[in-house]
Amino acid sequence: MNALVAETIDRCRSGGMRRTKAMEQLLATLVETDRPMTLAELAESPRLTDQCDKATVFRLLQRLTEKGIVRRLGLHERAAYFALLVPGRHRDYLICTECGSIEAIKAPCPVHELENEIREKTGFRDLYHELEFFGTCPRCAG
Amino acid sequence: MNALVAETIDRCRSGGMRRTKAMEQLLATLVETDRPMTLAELAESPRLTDQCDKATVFRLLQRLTEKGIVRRLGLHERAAYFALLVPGRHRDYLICTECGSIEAIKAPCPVHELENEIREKTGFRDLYHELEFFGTCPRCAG
DNA sequence: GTAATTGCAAATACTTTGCCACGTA
DNA sequence: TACGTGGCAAAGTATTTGCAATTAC
Repeated sequence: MNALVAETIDRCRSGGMRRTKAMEQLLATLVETDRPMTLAELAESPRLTDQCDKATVFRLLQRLTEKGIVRRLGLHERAAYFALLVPGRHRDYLICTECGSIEAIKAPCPVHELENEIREKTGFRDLYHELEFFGTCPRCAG
Repeated sequence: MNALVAETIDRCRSGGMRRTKAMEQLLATLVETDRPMTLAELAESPRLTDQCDKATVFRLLQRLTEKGIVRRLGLHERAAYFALLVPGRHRDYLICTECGSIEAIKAPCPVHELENEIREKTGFRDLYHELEFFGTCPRCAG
């Protein structure tokens, strides 16, 4: 099994969650796909379809979100997106407003300083940020 | 009438939209409130409730979004948020994950350089970004 | 007068919950 | 065994559309 999947399962177990087939398949899917996915996408993905109900995937994502294993993102679509959180890794995204494609941005995130500044000035706790770039990808621009 | 509201109405007119009571009240509400609002919030706000149907507000927001007068934001809540776009002005937001409060951040946005870099490297067109900070506000942290 | 806009009601889409059966620890 | 998890079905919330009536220009 993929090392990241195994590590993530460990984090879940440490959080008091039981190791289930649905959990394994869902995390494996998120790791393999390597981009935020919707509940519907996950529930219909090869590893999960026929494997468990959409409600199960929903509640699993809910628990994973509570434990800080995944994060729920609002990316303009009507459906919510869920992304795996990997300790020490931060990701920003580039999204095509035409075809909806989503890719992670390689460049280092330029927001950490401002984030620290905000934390100090406002007294907010557990601060994190979400940064997305939207536009029309070359393919859709034609 | 507020100058920004008047200017914005002009922009709408230039875009081919008709000047209606609903438009005036909606824009005035967005300007006064000065933060992103949901469809439900807008439809139930003092200036719009009893003034027009929620479907009307929905379609109005839809047209304003097409014309680039407002922008639809995905901010984690189930409902979409709509923010007035003012030419030459850019806003990032600070959001409390407990109480849902939303405020604009004063500090200059540190993302423009990266945005230019992405535009050049990826060939994306009409690029813009959305940056939000999430955390627990001092009041909710107790 | 003509085309954009609106209201109302109905249809969608996505999310969330209840309840009991099941599987993991 | 005990409690977290799962399946199925139903309910809830937000969004979107059809169509006839109205209004801005």
